[in-house]
Amino acid sequence: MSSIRVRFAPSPTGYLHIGGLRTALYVYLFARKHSGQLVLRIEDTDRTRFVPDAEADILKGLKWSGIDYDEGPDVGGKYGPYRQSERTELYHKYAAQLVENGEAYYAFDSAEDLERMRERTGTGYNAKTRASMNNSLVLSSDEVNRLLEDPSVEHVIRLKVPENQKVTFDDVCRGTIEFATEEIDDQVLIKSDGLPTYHMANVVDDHLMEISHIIRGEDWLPSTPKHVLLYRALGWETPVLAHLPLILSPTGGKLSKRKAEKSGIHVFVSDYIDAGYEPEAVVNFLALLGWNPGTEQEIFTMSELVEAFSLDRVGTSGVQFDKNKLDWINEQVIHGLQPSDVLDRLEGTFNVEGYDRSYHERVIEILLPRAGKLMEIPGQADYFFVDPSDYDEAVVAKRWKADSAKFVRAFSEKVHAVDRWEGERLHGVMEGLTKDLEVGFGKLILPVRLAITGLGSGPGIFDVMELIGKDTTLRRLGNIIERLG
RNA sequence: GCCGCGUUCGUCUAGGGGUUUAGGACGCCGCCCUUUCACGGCGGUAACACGGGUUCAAAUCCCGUACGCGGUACCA
Repeated sequence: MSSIRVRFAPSPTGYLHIGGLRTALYVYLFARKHSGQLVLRIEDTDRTRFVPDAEADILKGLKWSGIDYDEGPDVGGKYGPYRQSERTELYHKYAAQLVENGEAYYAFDSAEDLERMRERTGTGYNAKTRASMNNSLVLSSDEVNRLLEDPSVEHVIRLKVPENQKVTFDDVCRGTIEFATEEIDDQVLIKSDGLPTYHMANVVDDHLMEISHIIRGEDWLPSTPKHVLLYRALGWETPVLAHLPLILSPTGGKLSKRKAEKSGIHVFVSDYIDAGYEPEAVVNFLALLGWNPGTEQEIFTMSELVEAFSLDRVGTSGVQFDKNKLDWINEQVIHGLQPSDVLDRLEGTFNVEGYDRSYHERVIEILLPRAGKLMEIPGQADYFFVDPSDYDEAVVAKRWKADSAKFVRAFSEKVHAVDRWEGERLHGVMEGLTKDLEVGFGKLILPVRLAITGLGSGPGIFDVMELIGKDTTLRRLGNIIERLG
């Protein structure tokens, strides 16, 4: 295999699923690791389940995640078009070739015919049953031609699956897998609406697009023998196969929308965007969900992932989605960010008039270590910009004692005399005061925190006072004495 | 039902015949730090599904059972 070409081939029957993104990521990592090409192919052959804005959502999700591709519907490429709905002639050409060679045949059975046959035989459309059906294997060629030309009669093209054979293939993640052809039905290749099924389209496109490795979810494993048979019938080489373990819901089973939501998990990538996760965190989490580097590293940049990735360290068993771990990774990621970067990521959501960029960055620096998601920061930053309009009642009840006003006043007086306005010095001032007054630190710091922020907990209060400045600090200390006495 | 795939702490996993009193991470619990809440640091809890083989030796190899997951469409 000289050049590596892989594809991510989502179907626009729904928005980009978190499991789909994981597949895309692994495909991407594999491509970049081996300096290969990544193709995005839209598999829109199901008209009935088509969702109009799904493709845009898929593109958006990939872009957000930092997964870029070399060829695709929006970037072009010499193997296009990259939407299967635009490639219909191709599938017809090869389907006709298969019919010509006796590897496939026309079938005219109605949905009711099929249902009756299944009830009667308890089996599918296969070597045992095809002789009893309406198809070009049993009908005369005159009759077949007549039916094909009759616009009131619908037809499909089916693969003629050989009898009593073993289909064997190697999977990079699982080794050799064998199926008996008796287990495989005569798969429809071209549907009565003229569009190909997944099986046909995927084989034709992977071959024409010179895909070297098929990396996809384990749910495709059972239909892989059909594809192998198709490659064989068309005289083409089968790409290398790798089936990824499925992502399971914490309650078991495929991570469906229903189950996921019950467990407080999002299924769509757009939900993760909306929930305020950083793309690096989602990517990092997904990378570790079914793959491991073989080292103890947990936090990776995308390029570190590319460097470390290999298909043979991908697991084989289904993996449960663990929201705790995602949250932890998101925390690790954001705690490593520079304040100016954070401000950029917060875009327009954190921009208080009258305060410059560096002031905002200082606020972020103070708040960031205690944030789980960046979007929490603006909502926690009020007291950096305006005096508290009221004081947390529970904290007042618990912490504001009869002597609190006295201590705040004492602190206020000492602070008044400070000219080099630094958090360290303010801390020193308070320490000195606790000694003079012979009281515990808590007697002073809690009421002061309440005065400055209106809250009972938060970041280091001396850092806050340093940033908001002397005037504001003194004003707030005065305010609380006035209001709570 | 049938076919396929899988099975190490609650979860993600390391390990692939002797290096293992089975290692790491998340979570949980405790301690320290901070006289706040977090962050951080330290420590603890907790697993080889079961039964047979093979072997001097099995979490590791083989078979069976159980359980889980997937597939069984003119859906992908």
